[in-house]
Amino acid sequence: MKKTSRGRRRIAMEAIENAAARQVCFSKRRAGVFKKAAELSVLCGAEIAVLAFSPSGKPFFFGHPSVDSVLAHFFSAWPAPPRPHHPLAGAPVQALGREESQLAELLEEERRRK
Amino acid sequence: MKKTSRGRRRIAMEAIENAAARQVCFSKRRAGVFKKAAELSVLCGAEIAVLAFSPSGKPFFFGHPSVDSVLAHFFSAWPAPPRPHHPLAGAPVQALGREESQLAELLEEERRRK
DNA sequence: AGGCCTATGCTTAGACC
DNA sequence: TGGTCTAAGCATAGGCC
Repeated sequence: MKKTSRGRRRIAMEAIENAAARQVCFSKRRAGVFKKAAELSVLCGAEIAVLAFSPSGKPFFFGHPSVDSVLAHFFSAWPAPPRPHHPLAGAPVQALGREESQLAELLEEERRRK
Repeated sequence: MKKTSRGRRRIAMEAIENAAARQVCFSKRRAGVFKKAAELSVLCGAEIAVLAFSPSGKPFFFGHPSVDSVLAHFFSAWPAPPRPHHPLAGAPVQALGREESQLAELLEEERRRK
């Protein structure tokens, strides 16, 4: 049978010009980064959050125990002036742009899972 | 000469009990995750932020173009009620706990580098 | 955008400094 | 906590679905 792949090839660590290739690379590597972050949290019980925007502007995130809690920990440093515990809490989805409402939905899903 | 290492061994994907080993694992893997995140931003020009707390509570972070900008993008979804552009901006370091002041210093350093 | 597959480059457990 | 070194486990470029 025909050899269909030459296997992994080394690529230069510079911006990928081709938009399609860049998007594919983002998808694969984003998955890799998120997996590594998840493993880190499991193995070491560490709090970690990853927020990323794809080249096309689509938001992705990961958080352990949750994005919310990590950001809260991050912000807890500041003596809270009167503001919601978390800027995302209770925000009206209809007030957001398309990209943002997706994010809000995803965050909602994450909350429900807990 | 004596063989001093048996090389990499597979480990179970579960919490590491030994505190010392857990800390070492965190250090190595944190570096790995941050490197991957950096590569992702370079290759795909993607915005990405990683916030992590070591088992000992020490904060680490990475952001491209900066932690600030990614969080700003993340929060830009919310029609800003009267609050600072970024919760971290201008916070008095002396008001923070030890861990938090370290974080503030590091964020300051990051700002200066730009 | 995410899956599958292969060949191969990269990451990292373990031991020591 | 962060380097160094070795050997072996794992991630991923490229091609196709």
